[in-house]
Amino acid sequence: MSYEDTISALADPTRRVIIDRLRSGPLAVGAIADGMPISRPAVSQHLRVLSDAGLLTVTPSGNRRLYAIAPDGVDELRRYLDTLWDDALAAFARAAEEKAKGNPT
Amino acid sequence: MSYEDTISALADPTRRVIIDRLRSGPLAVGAIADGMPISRPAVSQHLRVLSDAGLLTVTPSGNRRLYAIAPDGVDELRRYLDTLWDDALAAFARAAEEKAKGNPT
DNA sequence: ACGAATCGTAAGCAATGACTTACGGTAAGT
DNA sequence: ACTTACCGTAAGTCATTGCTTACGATTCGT
Repeated sequence: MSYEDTISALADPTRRVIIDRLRSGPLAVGAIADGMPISRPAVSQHLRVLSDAGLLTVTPSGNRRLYAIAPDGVDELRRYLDTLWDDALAAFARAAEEKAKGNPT
Repeated sequence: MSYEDTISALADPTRRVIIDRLRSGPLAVGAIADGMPISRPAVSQHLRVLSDAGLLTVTPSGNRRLYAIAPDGVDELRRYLDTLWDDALAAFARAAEEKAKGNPT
């Protein structure tokens, strides 16, 4: 639910592939696992991690379960990176100023 | 150098603490490790990972080495999340439309 | 009602990674 | 010159985690 879980969930390459497959829309587990070099249960475990991190939503549809990307989960990590970005730029500008003051050509 | 390295570098909690300590400006290794529950060599190893991922820059200053956040590295991951965010929103809207069409109250 | 399909979970195993201690190398202080 | 301070690297250990196989539960088709 927090951005920490989100980023650690996205750290795994296989899970990023899963996310990529869901970019165009919701898919069932079988469709996600199809063509992947790992077993279907392994995909299920990854889907579990992604869901727990708030990156995916599940909607049971009869026999199958459709997974879809949850925009809210992505946004949480996005906001963290924005604050990091702002601080990094400010620190960078400050350091450049310090250097210009201490070493005026 | 790619966003994959960036995200896997940020996945570790200790490395995020290091990043947080550098938000206000560059620091030497000793200053970063000070007060941390792990040894200084462990911090050095984390700094190495963060540098390789393009998240930190190093500037040797006499006896010490100053580490600072590299805005470019943060931006790379930010852009990835932006595209993911866009696709997620589009897929979400499309799914909502499908549902409205298939199930008109 | 019965068999097939879809999916989650449990247990066990191998690989990755984070930490410690020990060491070497360079710069600063006296 | 010699000692001290600062830092990176190497080797080894232990926990984490991603994978497979096996199994059980629910739903669809006939």
